[in-house]
Amino acid sequence: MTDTHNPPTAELPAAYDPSAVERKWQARWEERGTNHTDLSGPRPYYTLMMFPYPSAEGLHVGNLFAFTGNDIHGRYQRMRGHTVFEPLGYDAFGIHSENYALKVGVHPTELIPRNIANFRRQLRRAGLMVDWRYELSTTDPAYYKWTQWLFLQLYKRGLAYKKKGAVNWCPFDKTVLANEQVINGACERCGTQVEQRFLEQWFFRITDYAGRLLDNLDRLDWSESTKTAQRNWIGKSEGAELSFRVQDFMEFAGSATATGGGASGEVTAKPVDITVFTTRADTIFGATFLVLAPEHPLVEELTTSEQRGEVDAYRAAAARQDIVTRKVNKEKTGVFTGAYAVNPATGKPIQIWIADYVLMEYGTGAIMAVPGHDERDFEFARKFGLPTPRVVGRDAHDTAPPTDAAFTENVSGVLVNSAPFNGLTVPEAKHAIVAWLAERGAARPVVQYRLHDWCISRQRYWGPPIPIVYCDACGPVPVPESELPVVLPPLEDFKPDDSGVSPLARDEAWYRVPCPRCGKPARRETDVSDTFLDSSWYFLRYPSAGRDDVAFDPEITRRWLPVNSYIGGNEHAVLHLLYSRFVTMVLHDAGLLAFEEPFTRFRAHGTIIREGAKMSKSRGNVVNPDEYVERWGADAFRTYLMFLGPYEEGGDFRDQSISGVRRFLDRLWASVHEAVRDGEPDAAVMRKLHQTIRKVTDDIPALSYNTAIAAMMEYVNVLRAHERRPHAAEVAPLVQLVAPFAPHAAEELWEVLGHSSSVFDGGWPAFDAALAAEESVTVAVQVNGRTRGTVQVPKDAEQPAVLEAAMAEPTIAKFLTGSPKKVIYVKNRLLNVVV
RNA sequence: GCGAGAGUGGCGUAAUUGGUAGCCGCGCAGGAUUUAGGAUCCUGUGCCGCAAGGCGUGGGGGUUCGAGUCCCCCCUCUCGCACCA
Repeated sequence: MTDTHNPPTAELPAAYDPSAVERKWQARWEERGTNHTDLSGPRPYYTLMMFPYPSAEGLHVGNLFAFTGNDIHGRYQRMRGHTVFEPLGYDAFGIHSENYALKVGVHPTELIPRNIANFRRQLRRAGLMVDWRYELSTTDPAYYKWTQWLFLQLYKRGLAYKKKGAVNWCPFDKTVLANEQVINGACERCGTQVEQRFLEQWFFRITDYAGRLLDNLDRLDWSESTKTAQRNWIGKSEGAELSFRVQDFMEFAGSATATGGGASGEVTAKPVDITVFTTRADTIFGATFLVLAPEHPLVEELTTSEQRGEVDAYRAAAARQDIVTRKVNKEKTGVFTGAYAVNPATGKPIQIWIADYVLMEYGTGAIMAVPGHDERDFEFARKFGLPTPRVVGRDAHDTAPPTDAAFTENVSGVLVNSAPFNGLTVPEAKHAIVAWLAERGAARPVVQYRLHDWCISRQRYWGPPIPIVYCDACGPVPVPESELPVVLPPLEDFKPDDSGVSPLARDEAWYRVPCPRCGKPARRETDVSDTFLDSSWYFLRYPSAGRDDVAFDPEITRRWLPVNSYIGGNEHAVLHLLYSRFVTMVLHDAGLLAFEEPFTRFRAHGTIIREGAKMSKSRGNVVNPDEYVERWGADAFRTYLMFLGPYEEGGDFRDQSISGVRRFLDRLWASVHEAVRDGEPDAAVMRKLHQTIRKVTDDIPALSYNTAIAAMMEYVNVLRAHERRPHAAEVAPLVQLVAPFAPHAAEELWEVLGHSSSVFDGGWPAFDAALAAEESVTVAVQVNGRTRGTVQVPKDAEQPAVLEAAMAEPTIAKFLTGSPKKVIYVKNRLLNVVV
C-alpha cells in the first residue's frame, strides 16, 4: 500500500511541541496585552466563573474543568465581536483555609499568599483569557473593607440583627461548625459527636426576601436543576395559622402584688391561645391533640404539677441533643403536659403534648396533630395509644378510622365526620374551614417558608471582623464607613477555644476602642463574618477592582452588570447563589444597583470522576493538572476535559483517552503546515467544513463542547483521508473553530497561515448554507418497519422516485412481495413500505 | 421518605428531538513502516451466525407504519434535602 499522505521527509514541518508553543504564546499575550479588556469597549460581555478557594494542594482538575468551560465561552463571545471581561480571583477567607493552617502549623497570613501564588502559576499555564489586572482576593483589606461596608448597608436597613441561636459545637476542636461541617452528628474533622450551644449571633433577614427570591426564579435563564434546588430550599407552603384556646388557663397581666403606684391589687387576666401552622386546615375535625416543640415558650407555664417532672426531664434531654441528631428520622418520643386545649371546630378538649418531632424553628413551633391523616402524627398516636379518627375519605361513605397508615390523599379526598363540611373535597374544605374559623378570630391564612435567616457570625479568626462596636452607653454602634476596614489583627495564637467566643477576644489591644459615637471606652465585636458573605458580592467588585473610593463604580457597574454568563458547580445551587441574589436585591432596594438579579444566565457544570470513582486524596486518584499539562500540553488537556463528557453532566477522566485528543491536535497541526494556497479548495471538503462550522457554532453556546470537538475531529479525518495536501481555505476556518478550545496552538497555526494579529481578534468563520448543502442523500428503506437497506437519491427527491430506487435494489426488493398496503415517506430520511 | 438526574458496545460517549442505534475517541485485532520498542499510517471492530439472517439501548407491558426517544408498572445507580406540619 502506498502512503501519499505525508509529504517527503524534507518538507516535514516541525512536530507539534506544545510546551514551546504554549510558552511562546503566553509570553506574547502578556507582552501585547491580548487578554486585557477595554472596559469602555463595544458590546460588553461579562463572563464569570466561580472563584476558587486556594487550597494548599493546588488547582484541582475540577477547577480546571469549570474554568476551561467558561474560558471557551468567553473566547467564543470575543470572536463573535464582544468586548469580553473574564476575571478571576480567590475566595481565600474561611474555615477551610484556617483549618488547614492549623493542621500544618503555618499562619494563614503566610499560607494563603503562598497558595495563591501556586494557583496563579497553575492558572496561567492553563491559558485562560483572564485579565489578571482585575484579580482579587477576599482576604485583601482593600476587598474586605467593602465586605464590611456591605454589612453596614444591611445593618442600616434593619436587615442585620443579633439574636441567640443554636449552633453546632465540636467539643474536641473547640469550635463552632457550620451545618455543612457536621456529618451524621459528628465533626467532619475529628469525628467527635457535636453538641448544641446557644450563642449570640448576627443574622441577615433573608426571609424578608423569600417571596421575591422565589418569584424571580421564573424569569431567570438558569439551569432548571439549580432553580429547583432554590425553590425547594426556600420551601414555600401556603396554609393557615389556627388558634386553640388553652382550657382553664389564664395569663396574668399586671401584678397581684403591685408595689406602689396606687395599684389596688387588681388582677387582669386573659385567655391563652396556642397558635399552630397547618397546610391541612381541612382536617381540623380530626385534630385530637396538640404538640409543642420542647423549647416552646408556653410549655413552662402550661405544664401541670403532676407532669412537671417528666416534662422537665424530656426538655432537658432534648436540649442536650445536637441539631443534626434531632433531625434524623427516629422513633417518636414525647410527653403529655397535663394541659388541654379546645379544638375550635369540634369544641372538644384535646391533650397538649410536647415532642421533639416538632421543630421550634419552623412555623409557630406547635402543631395540631391529625393522626388519621398525617404519617408522623399517626406514628405518634400509635405509640401513645391516642385515637386516629377519619375526617377525609375516598368517598362520603368511607368513614371508618384508618388502621394501617394515615390517609394522606389531599386532592381527591372528601370530608367526612366534619359536619357541616361533609362532602366537600379537600381543596374546597381548606378554604371553607379557614373562612369559617376566621370569622371567629381563630384562623388566618399564612404563607410559610422553610428558609431561615442567614447566620453570618463565625467565632473564628480567619475572616473579616464584623464592623460593630459595643458601648455601655450607646449599645451596638456601627463602625463609621470612613474608618473601614477594620483590619484583622495579626494574631499569633488564632486557634479556636472552648469559650465560644472568637480568638479575636484574646487581643485586648485590638478590641478595646473608644465608642465611635460617644468616645467612651467600648469594645469591638470579635466575631468574623461567614465566607459566603465574601463571595456574595465579588462579581460586583471585579470591574471596579483596585478602586479605593467605592465598592463598585456606578458607571462601570451600569455598563458591565448584571453578569451575562455565569457557569459554576451545582454544589453552590443554594447557598452562594441564593446569598448573591439576596445581597443584590438589598443593594437594589438601597438604590445602589439598577438591577435586582445578578446573573442573567447561569449554567451548572457537571463533576468529573476518575476511572469510575470519585476523586479523593484517600483513594489516591486525584488528578494533578501539572503532570498532564507537562506531558500532553495545556491545549490537549483542556480539549480532553471538554471532550470526556457533556459539560453539564461531567464525566469520567481516563488517562488513556487524552492521547486521542492529542492526536487530533497533531493531525490539525500537520494539515495546517501542509496546506497549499494554489488551486481551488475541494467542494466536498468545503461542504464538510461548512457543516462543521454550523455544528460548532450551534454547540458552543449550548455548552455541547464534547460534540463540537467530535465534529472537528470528523472534519480533520476528512481532511486527512484525501490523498492530497489540504488547501489553506479548508484549514483556516478550522483553526478559528479550534481556537476557544486550544488557544495556544490556534494562535501558532493562525500565524503559520500568515496572520499577524491574534486569532481571537480575527472574527468567527461564517457559515454558508449553500456550501454546506448536500446534493444527494441516503434514504433508509424499511419494510414493515424493519430496515432492509438504503438508497442514494437526489436531495428532496419525491416518494415515487425513492420507491423506484428501492425496488431496483435486489437486497430490498426481495422483501417487497405483493402490493404495498401503505407507504410512509419522510423526505431525505426514510421510506417505510408496509406490505 | 421527598426532590432532581441517569441506566446505550470491552470503556468514555453520540443520535437531526418519533425516522438507518452506536458519530467521535479509547481499547482491541490484522496489515504497512521500523534492527527493536515507541510513534505514525491503512483496514476491521455491538452480539450470535460460514452465510442468509436473527438479536440488541436496565426489566416488563402499551401507543405507532416506525420507540433509546412518548405512556404505564418495576429494578438499579448518582446527587441534593431530610420529622418543614
